[in-house]
Amino acid sequence: MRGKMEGMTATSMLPVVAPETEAACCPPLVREAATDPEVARDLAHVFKALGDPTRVQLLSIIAAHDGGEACVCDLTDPVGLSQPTVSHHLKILVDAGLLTREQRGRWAYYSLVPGALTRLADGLSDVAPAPR
Amino acid sequence: MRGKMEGMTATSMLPVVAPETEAACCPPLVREAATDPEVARDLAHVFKALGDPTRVQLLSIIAAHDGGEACVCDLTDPVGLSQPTVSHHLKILVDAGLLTREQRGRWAYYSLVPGALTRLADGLSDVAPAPR
DNA sequence: GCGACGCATCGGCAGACTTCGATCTGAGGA
DNA sequence: TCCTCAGATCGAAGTCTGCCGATGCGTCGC
Repeated sequence: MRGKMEGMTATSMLPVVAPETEAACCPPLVREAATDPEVARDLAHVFKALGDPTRVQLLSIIAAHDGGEACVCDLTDPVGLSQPTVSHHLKILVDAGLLTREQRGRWAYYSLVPGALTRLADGLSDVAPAPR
Repeated sequence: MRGKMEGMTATSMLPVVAPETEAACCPPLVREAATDPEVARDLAHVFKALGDPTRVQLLSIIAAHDGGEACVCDLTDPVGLSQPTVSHHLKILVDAGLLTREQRGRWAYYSLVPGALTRLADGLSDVAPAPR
Protein backbone atom coordinates (compact mmCIF):
# COMPACT_ATOMS: atom_id res chain seq x y z
CA MET A 1 0.00 0.00 0.00
CA ARG A 2 1.02 3.49 -0.68
CA GLY A 3 1.41 5.23 2.68
CA LYS A 4 -1.07 7.58 4.23
CA MET A 5 -0.07 11.04 3.18
CA GLU A 6 -3.21 13.08 3.33
CA GLY A 7 -2.36 16.71 3.84
CA MET A 8 -0.01 16.79 0.95
CA THR A 9 0.48 19.86 -1.11
CA ALA A 10 0.16 18.03 -4.38
CA THR A 11 3.54 19.42 -5.16
CA SER A 12 5.48 16.63 -3.60
CA MET A 13 3.06 14.09 -4.93
CA LEU A 14 4.16 12.45 -8.08
CA PRO A 15 1.88 9.62 -8.94
CA VAL A 16 1.74 6.84 -11.44
CA VAL A 17 3.57 8.94 -13.95
CA ALA A 18 6.69 9.00 -11.84
CA PRO A 19 8.95 11.71 -13.27
CA GLU A 20 12.66 11.97 -13.51
CA THR A 21 13.19 11.70 -9.79
CA GLU A 22 14.17 8.14 -8.88
CA ALA A 23 15.71 6.03 -11.54
CA ALA A 24 12.60 4.21 -12.68
CA CYS A 25 14.09 2.56 -15.67
CA CYS A 26 12.16 -0.67 -15.65
CA PRO A 27 8.80 0.35 -14.31
CA PRO A 28 7.34 -2.38 -12.12
CA LEU A 29 4.61 0.26 -11.96
CA VAL A 30 1.47 0.07 -9.96
CA ARG A 31 -0.30 -2.87 -11.52
CA GLU A 32 -2.66 -2.72 -8.61
CA ALA A 33 -6.36 -2.60 -8.98
CA ALA A 34 -7.58 0.97 -9.10
CA THR A 35 -10.18 -0.26 -6.66
CA ASP A 36 -7.70 0.72 -3.99
CA PRO A 37 -8.59 4.28 -2.92
CA GLU A 38 -4.92 5.23 -2.87
CA VAL A 39 -4.34 4.14 -6.42
CA ALA A 40 -7.61 5.68 -7.55
CA ARG A 41 -6.63 8.97 -5.99
CA ASP A 42 -3.26 9.05 -7.70
CA LEU A 43 -4.72 8.17 -11.06
CA ALA A 44 -7.52 10.68 -10.69
CA HIS A 45 -4.98 13.35 -9.85
CA VAL A 46 -3.34 12.99 -13.24
CA PHE A 47 -6.64 12.68 -15.08
CA LYS A 48 -7.91 15.80 -13.40
CA ALA A 49 -4.90 17.65 -14.73
CA LEU A 50 -5.94 16.53 -18.21
CA GLY A 51 -9.56 17.36 -17.50
CA ASP A 52 -9.35 20.88 -18.84
CA PRO A 53 -9.34 21.74 -22.54
CA THR A 54 -6.76 24.45 -22.06
CA ARG A 55 -4.33 22.04 -20.47
CA VAL A 56 -4.80 19.44 -23.18
CA GLN A 57 -4.05 22.13 -25.71
CA LEU A 58 -1.01 23.26 -23.80
CA LEU A 59 0.43 19.75 -23.73
CA SER A 60 -0.23 19.33 -27.41
CA ILE A 61 1.23 22.68 -28.37
CA ILE A 62 4.35 22.04 -26.34
CA ALA A 63 4.76 18.59 -27.87
CA ALA A 64 4.39 20.01 -31.36
CA HIS A 65 6.72 22.91 -30.69
CA ASP A 66 10.31 23.16 -31.83
CA GLY A 67 12.44 20.83 -29.79
CA GLY A 68 9.43 19.67 -27.84
CA GLU A 69 9.67 22.59 -25.51
CA ALA A 70 8.12 26.01 -25.19
CA CYS A 71 8.20 29.00 -22.89
CA VAL A 72 5.15 30.67 -21.43
CA CYS A 73 5.29 33.49 -23.95
CA ASP A 74 4.89 30.95 -26.75
CA LEU A 75 1.71 29.64 -25.17
CA THR A 76 -0.41 32.58 -24.13
CA ASP A 77 -1.34 33.51 -27.67
CA PRO A 78 -2.42 30.09 -28.98
CA VAL A 79 -4.73 29.44 -26.05
CA GLY A 80 -5.91 33.03 -25.81
CA LEU A 81 -5.50 33.38 -22.07
CA SER A 82 -3.55 35.71 -19.85
CA GLN A 83 -0.01 34.97 -18.77
CA PRO A 84 -0.93 34.30 -15.11
CA THR A 85 -3.61 31.86 -16.16
CA VAL A 86 -1.33 29.96 -18.50
CA SER A 87 1.31 29.87 -15.80
CA HIS A 88 -1.27 28.45 -13.44
CA HIS A 89 -2.24 25.66 -15.84
CA LEU A 90 1.38 24.79 -16.49
CA LYS A 91 1.99 24.44 -12.77
CA ILE A 92 -0.86 21.97 -12.55
CA LEU A 93 0.60 19.92 -15.39
CA VAL A 94 4.02 19.94 -13.75
CA ASP A 95 2.51 18.86 -10.42
CA ALA A 96 0.79 16.00 -12.21
CA GLY A 97 4.15 14.82 -13.54
CA LEU A 98 3.27 15.50 -17.14
CA LEU A 99 5.58 18.43 -17.77
CA THR A 100 8.97 19.53 -16.57
CA ARG A 101 10.07 23.09 -16.11
CA GLU A 102 13.55 24.28 -16.89
CA GLN A 103 14.68 27.81 -16.24
CA ARG A 104 17.08 29.14 -18.87
CA GLY A 105 18.02 32.74 -18.43
CA ARG A 106 14.86 34.78 -18.29
CA TRP A 107 12.76 32.09 -19.85
CA ALA A 108 11.11 29.07 -18.35
CA TYR A 109 10.98 26.19 -20.81
CA TYR A 110 8.35 23.54 -20.42
CA SER A 111 8.60 20.12 -22.02
CA LEU A 112 6.82 16.82 -21.77
CA VAL A 113 8.05 14.23 -19.32
CA PRO A 114 9.18 11.52 -21.74
CA GLY A 115 7.17 8.42 -20.91
CA ALA A 116 4.45 10.16 -18.97
CA LEU A 117 1.56 9.76 -21.36
CA THR A 118 2.56 6.23 -22.19
CA ARG A 119 2.65 5.30 -18.54
CA LEU A 120 -0.68 6.99 -18.06
CA ALA A 121 -2.11 4.90 -20.87
CA ASP A 122 -0.86 1.87 -18.98
CA GLY A 123 -2.55 3.21 -15.89
CA LEU A 124 -5.79 3.06 -17.80
CA SER A 125 -5.50 -0.69 -17.97
CA ASP A 126 -5.16 -0.77 -14.20
CA VAL A 127 -8.62 0.69 -14.05
CA ALA A 128 -10.06 -2.09 -16.12
CA PRO A 129 -7.46 -4.79 -16.74
CA ALA A 130 -9.13 -6.84 -19.44
CA PRO A 131 -12.03 -5.22 -21.27
CA ARG A 132 -12.77 -8.63 -22.73
CA MET B 1 -15.59 35.92 -22.69
CA ARG B 2 -14.73 32.33 -22.46
CA GLY B 3 -16.10 30.28 -25.32
CA LYS B 4 -19.75 30.27 -26.12
CA MET B 5 -21.10 26.89 -25.29
CA GLU B 6 -21.91 27.54 -21.73
CA GLY B 7 -25.29 26.03 -21.18
CA MET B 8 -24.55 22.65 -22.60
CA THR B 9 -25.97 19.66 -20.89
CA ALA B 10 -22.99 17.41 -21.53
CA THR B 11 -25.54 14.74 -22.22
CA SER B 12 -25.71 15.13 -25.95
CA MET B 13 -21.99 15.36 -26.22
CA LEU B 14 -20.29 12.09 -26.88
CA PRO B 15 -16.66 12.56 -27.58
CA VAL B 16 -13.70 10.56 -28.70
CA VAL B 17 -14.83 7.49 -26.86
CA ALA B 18 -17.89 7.09 -28.99
CA PRO B 19 -20.25 4.71 -27.25
CA GLU B 20 -22.43 1.97 -28.60
CA THR B 21 -24.45 4.29 -30.79
CA GLU B 22 -23.10 4.17 -34.34
CA ALA B 23 -21.35 1.02 -35.40
CA ALA B 24 -17.80 2.19 -34.96
CA CYS B 25 -16.09 -1.08 -35.72
CA CYS B 26 -12.99 0.21 -37.44
CA PRO B 27 -12.33 3.50 -35.76
CA PRO B 28 -10.88 6.04 -38.16
CA LEU B 29 -10.77 8.04 -34.91
CA VAL B 30 -9.72 11.57 -34.46
CA ARG B 31 -6.03 11.44 -35.21
CA GLU B 32 -6.09 15.16 -35.16
CA ALA B 33 -3.74 17.23 -33.13
CA ALA B 34 -5.24 17.98 -29.77
CA THR B 35 -4.11 21.50 -30.48
CA ASP B 36 -7.52 21.92 -32.07
CA PRO B 37 -9.81 23.39 -29.39
CA GLU B 38 -12.62 21.04 -30.45
CA VAL B 39 -10.51 17.93 -30.03
CA ALA B 40 -9.03 19.24 -26.81
CA ARG B 41 -12.49 19.86 -25.43
CA ASP B 42 -13.72 16.37 -26.24
CA LEU B 43 -10.66 14.72 -24.77
CA ALA B 44 -10.78 16.88 -21.68
CA HIS B 45 -14.43 15.95 -21.20
CA VAL B 46 -13.55 12.29 -20.83
CA PHE B 47 -10.50 12.98 -18.70
CA LYS B 48 -12.56 15.16 -16.42
CA ALA B 49 -14.90 12.25 -15.90
CA LEU B 50 -11.88 10.25 -14.76
CA GLY B 51 -10.59 13.13 -12.68
CA ASP B 52 -12.33 12.03 -9.52
CA PRO B 53 -11.08 9.20 -7.32
CA THR B 54 -14.59 7.96 -6.69
CA ARG B 55 -15.26 7.57 -10.38
CA VAL B 56 -12.00 5.76 -11.00
CA GLN B 57 -12.94 3.39 -8.21
CA LEU B 58 -16.40 2.90 -9.63
CA LEU B 59 -15.02 1.97 -13.04
CA SER B 60 -12.57 -0.42 -11.50
CA ILE B 61 -15.10 -2.04 -9.21
CA ILE B 62 -17.54 -2.53 -12.06
CA ALA B 63 -14.83 -4.02 -14.25
CA ALA B 64 -13.80 -6.41 -11.50
CA HIS B 65 -17.36 -7.36 -10.65
CA ASP B 66 -19.05 -10.57 -11.69
CA GLY B 67 -19.85 -10.43 -15.38
CA GLY B 68 -18.27 -7.01 -15.67
CA GLU B 69 -21.42 -5.33 -14.51
CA ALA B 70 -22.85 -4.03 -11.28
CA CYS B 71 -25.93 -2.27 -9.99
CA VAL B 72 -25.90 0.84 -7.86
CA CYS B 73 -26.56 -1.13 -4.69
CA ASP B 74 -23.32 -3.04 -5.27
CA LEU B 75 -21.39 0.20 -5.43
CA THR B 76 -22.49 2.43 -2.61
CA ASP B 77 -20.81 0.36 0.08
CA PRO B 78 -17.36 -0.02 -1.50
CA VAL B 79 -17.01 3.71 -2.14
CA GLY B 80 -18.72 4.72 1.08
CA LEU B 81 -21.02 7.33 -0.43
CA SER B 82 -24.75 7.81 -0.51
CA GLN B 83 -26.91 6.33 -3.23
CA PRO B 84 -27.73 9.69 -4.87
CA THR B 85 -24.06 10.58 -5.01
CA VAL B 86 -23.06 7.28 -6.58
CA SER B 87 -25.90 7.62 -9.05
CA HIS B 88 -24.62 11.06 -9.94
CA HIS B 89 -21.09 9.82 -10.57
CA LEU B 90 -22.35 6.96 -12.69
CA LYS B 91 -24.29 9.39 -14.83
CA ILE B 92 -21.15 11.38 -15.46
CA LEU B 93 -19.31 8.23 -16.53
CA VAL B 94 -22.15 7.28 -18.85
CA ASP B 95 -22.21 10.76 -20.37
CA ALA B 96 -18.48 10.48 -20.98
CA GLY B 97 -19.06 7.28 -22.92
CA LEU B 98 -17.20 5.09 -20.46
CA LEU B 99 -20.14 3.17 -19.04
CA THR B 100 -23.45 1.89 -20.32
CA ARG B 101 -26.60 1.57 -18.30
CA GLU B 102 -29.05 -1.28 -18.72
CA GLN B 103 -32.30 -1.46 -16.81
CA ARG B 104 -33.27 -5.01 -15.81
CA GLY B 105 -36.30 -5.27 -13.66
CA ARG B 106 -35.88 -3.00 -10.72
CA TRP B 107 -32.15 -2.86 -11.08
CA ALA B 108 -29.94 -0.73 -13.26
CA TYR B 109 -26.82 -2.55 -14.35
CA TYR B 110 -23.76 -0.59 -15.34
CA SER B 111 -20.94 -2.02 -17.39
CA LEU B 112 -17.88 -0.72 -19.19
CA VAL B 113 -18.15 0.32 -22.81
CA PRO B 114 -15.90 -2.30 -24.41
CA GLY B 115 -13.14 -0.40 -26.17
CA ALA B 116 -13.60 2.88 -24.36
CA LEU B 117 -10.46 2.90 -22.25
CA THR B 118 -8.39 1.57 -25.12
CA ARG B 119 -9.64 4.31 -27.40
CA LEU B 120 -8.95 6.82 -24.68
CA ALA B 121 -5.39 5.55 -24.43
CA ASP B 122 -5.12 6.13 -28.16
CA GLY B 123 -6.45 9.63 -27.62
CA LEU B 124 -3.48 10.23 -25.38
CA SER B 125 -1.16 9.80 -28.32
CA ASP B 126 -3.09 12.48 -30.14
CA VAL B 127 -2.04 14.83 -27.42
CA ALA B 128 1.61 14.12 -27.94
CA PRO B 129 2.08 11.91 -31.02
CA ALA B 130 5.73 10.88 -30.66
CA PRO B 131 7.35 11.50 -27.29
CA ARG B 132 10.69 10.95 -28.94
C1' DG C 1 22.83 50.51 -10.49
C1' DC C 2 18.57 50.96 -13.22
C1' DG C 3 14.95 49.87 -16.17
C1' DA C 4 12.89 46.31 -19.02
C1' DC C 5 11.51 41.76 -19.48
C1' DG C 6 9.69 36.89 -18.42
C1' DC C 7 7.37 34.56 -15.24
C1' DA C 8 5.30 33.20 -10.57
C1' DT C 9 2.29 34.37 -6.96
C1' DC C 10 -1.49 36.84 -4.62
C1' DG C 11 -6.32 38.38 -3.91
C1' DG C 12 -10.73 38.12 -5.37
C1' DC C 13 -14.69 36.93 -8.05
C1' DA C 14 -18.01 33.95 -10.62
C1' DG C 15 -19.23 29.64 -11.88
C1' DA C 16 -18.76 24.62 -11.46
C1' DC C 17 -18.24 20.46 -8.65
C1' DT C 18 -19.21 17.14 -4.78
C1' DT C 19 -22.12 15.75 -1.41
C1' DC C 20 -26.21 15.10 1.13
C1' DG C 21 -31.32 14.45 2.60
C1' DA C 22 -35.78 14.62 0.67
C1' DT C 23 -38.64 13.40 -2.84
C1' DC C 24 -40.31 11.41 -7.24
C1' DT C 25 -40.74 7.38 -10.51
C1' DG C 26 -41.26 2.91 -12.12
C1' DA C 27 -41.10 -2.29 -11.50
C1' DG C 28 -42.45 -6.38 -8.62
C1' DG C 29 -44.80 -8.80 -5.21
C1' DA C 30 -48.74 -9.54 -1.91
C1' DT D 1 -54.85 -2.35 -5.81
C1' DC D 2 -51.42 -1.11 -2.60
C1' DC D 3 -46.91 -1.47 -0.70
C1' DT D 4 -42.07 -2.01 -1.16
C1' DC D 5 -37.88 -1.50 -3.19
C1' DA D 6 -34.05 0.31 -6.62
C1' DG D 7 -32.74 4.11 -8.52
C1' DA D 8 -33.08 8.98 -10.52
C1' DT D 9 -33.82 13.73 -9.70
C1' DC D 10 -34.18 18.00 -6.94
C1' DG D 11 -32.50 21.71 -3.96
C1' DA D 12 -29.15 23.35 -0.84
C1' DA D 13 -24.55 23.89 1.36
C1' DG D 14 -19.78 23.93 1.16
C1' DT D 15 -15.69 23.59 -1.53
C1' DC D 16 -12.93 23.83 -5.55
C1' DT D 17 -11.63 25.85 -10.22
C1' DG D 18 -10.59 29.00 -13.79
C1' DC D 19 -9.87 33.50 -14.74
C1' DC D 20 -8.02 38.11 -14.34
C1' DG D 21 -5.36 42.44 -12.75
C1' DA D 22 -1.89 43.71 -9.60
C1' DT D 23 2.32 42.78 -7.71
C1' DG D 24 6.70 40.42 -6.50
C1' DC D 25 11.12 38.24 -8.01
C1' DG D 26 15.06 37.07 -10.68
C1' DT D 27 17.69 37.92 -15.10
C1' DC D 28 19.46 40.62 -18.83
C1' DG D 29 21.05 44.85 -21.28
C1' DC D 30 22.53 49.52 -20.75
